[in-house]
Amino acid sequence: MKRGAGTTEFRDRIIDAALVLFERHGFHGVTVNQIVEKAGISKGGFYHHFTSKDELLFVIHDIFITYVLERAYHANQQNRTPSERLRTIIKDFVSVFDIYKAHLTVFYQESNYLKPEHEEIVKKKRHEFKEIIRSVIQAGVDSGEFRSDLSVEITTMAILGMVNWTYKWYQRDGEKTINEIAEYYIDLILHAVVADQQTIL
Amino acid sequence: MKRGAGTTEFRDRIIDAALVLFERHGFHGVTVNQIVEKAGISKGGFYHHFTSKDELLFVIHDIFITYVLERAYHANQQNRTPSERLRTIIKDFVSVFDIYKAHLTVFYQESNYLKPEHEEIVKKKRHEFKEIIRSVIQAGVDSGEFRSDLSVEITTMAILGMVNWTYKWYQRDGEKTINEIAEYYIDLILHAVVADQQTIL
DNA sequence: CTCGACCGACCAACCAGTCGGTCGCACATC
DNA sequence: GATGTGCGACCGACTGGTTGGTCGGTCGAG
Repeated sequence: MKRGAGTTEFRDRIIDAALVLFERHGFHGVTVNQIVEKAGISKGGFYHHFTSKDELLFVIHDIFITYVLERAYHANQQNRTPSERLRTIIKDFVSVFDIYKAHLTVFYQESNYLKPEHEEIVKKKRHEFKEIIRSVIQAGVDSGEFRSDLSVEITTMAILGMVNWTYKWYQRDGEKTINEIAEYYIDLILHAVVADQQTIL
Repeated sequence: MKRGAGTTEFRDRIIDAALVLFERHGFHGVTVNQIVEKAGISKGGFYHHFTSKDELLFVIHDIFITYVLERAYHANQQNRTPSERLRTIIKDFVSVFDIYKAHLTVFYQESNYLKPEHEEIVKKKRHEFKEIIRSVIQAGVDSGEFRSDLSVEITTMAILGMVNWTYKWYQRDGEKTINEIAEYYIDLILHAVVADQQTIL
């Protein structure tokens, strides 16, 4: 118990320290020594748990995208109509911003510094996530629930952009809570996407 | 004539080379020597025209944001109704993606590596740009043309996010032209934002 | 006695920036 | 119009500081 817990704790200390620093200064703006100091450990300890600084970056990416993908996958299965599914997925994803703000920032800001072998893994999962949203839009168009003149591809990217961009300005102690923001997004998106008749009130 | 033109050409060669490299590898993934080599000049020449690598980063940022701000300012003056103004501003901004793709990528990807004194200048102009969009949304809500239950702040950020995110996936030789994408965005946004009655056809 | 978790002084590579210098053009002087 | 002179554009070998990563070693649990 102690050994296992101790080891995990150690790794987590490194990741937590790195997240705070990467979020503020970027991957290249932070040295291994700074991470190590902030985490209260030694350089040797760092390289005992990670083969390189690059691997640490990958681990941060992977934790985040794996978590998000998992949630989107489940959210997508819990509802029937495309509108409901879209609503749940977005609500769910946006709520991640509160806990994973730092992961997210690093994910969108530093992913082009991933080593090729790491990049590939991340890209794959990222693509899967996008496909989930895409399939919901497609389903909505097919069923006639969404406007028939939508470009599924562009609509997908528009939604993703709108939501993802939140990391650039959202602050936990800001005026709006993350749930309020999520509701606004859902409202905007459904207004934009649902076929004309009378849209949802 | 020759002297002036020659000098400008030299600086532009550096900027062009840097843009291509920064876009692909990021600011810290590119050395001054690589820039210099790609531009076909010497290191001395580089430092004759720029005081530092950081200044080059700033110049790239400033060229872009100054241009965009100028265009948005004019677009905002050419139309009467908020819908028309919003349409023109977005159309205009999105069209910038074709020519300024690299600037834009560097702008959104590397801006947190700007030195404080540079960052401040860029931030100011960036804020001005945002304010233009914000004021249009506000005007639309005030005039009753847009839905009264909109959060002006969140709507502004949602639009910005949707549009800005384009730099992550747009390719000049892709399926959709930048004008088609712009039209789709405008359509989605107006559907989301214009007060219910019968929205535009 | 063994082994794995962890340590920290050390190193080699790299990189932004420097500096002494060259070259040619514009202009002044006779 | 030949000669001298100042200057700005540009060059490239070199350097000082930094940084990711190493390696021989300590220590405590089993």
